[in-house]
Amino acid sequence: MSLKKLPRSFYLRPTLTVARDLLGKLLIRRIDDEQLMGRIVEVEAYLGEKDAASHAYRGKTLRNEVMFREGGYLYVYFTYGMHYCCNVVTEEAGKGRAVLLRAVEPVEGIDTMRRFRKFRGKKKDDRELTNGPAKICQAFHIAREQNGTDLLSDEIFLVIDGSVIPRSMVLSSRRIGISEAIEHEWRFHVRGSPFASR
DNA sequence: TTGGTGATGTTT
DNA sequence: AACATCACCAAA
Repeated sequence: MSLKKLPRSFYLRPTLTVARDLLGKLLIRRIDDEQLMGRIVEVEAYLGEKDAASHAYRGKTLRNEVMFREGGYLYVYFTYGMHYCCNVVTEEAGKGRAVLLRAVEPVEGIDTMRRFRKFRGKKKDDRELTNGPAKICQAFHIAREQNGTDLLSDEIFLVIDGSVIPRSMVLSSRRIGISEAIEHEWRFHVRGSPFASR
């Protein structure tokens, strides 16, 4: 099956649409001569100034600057003193909207992912490799230096491989770790995927 | 399998 | 003081 890099126009669409369409796409990370690949199974949309749970809610800052670029850039942030999470920026510049990658199914480079995740010698299932936003970043070696990476580059990018997730397989639910008062059903995941978080 | 807690540092 | 989290352990 041929792999086609997602074009800029994919990202320049309404954020909730992009979020749903990201399910089933492949995340590819190239480091030196190695390629890591995972299929996206869970995401969350963050709608900028309309969304009290979004980093962009109070406008542009040093931290969230990348969110205000045009779609197709990677926004990486540091949280809880030790973790990184990564987002795909959406829509046109100035909107501050993005989609958080929450879980992928490991496809290629699994040995390397286990090494990055420090699974060496531990009897852990591959499902625990990338079933959380900070786990993805650890497994794919995504950190501060990758903040602002253009997803049309060859370092980190997304591809479609022909397999499409039917609408009936996409479930929506409340986002994780967001207080009830400001929450919407903007988490999307592939029904029944054993690689989603819980 | 579930729930509680400590780790750890940036942002507001 | 809160935080878009994770790993570990104890309890059931």
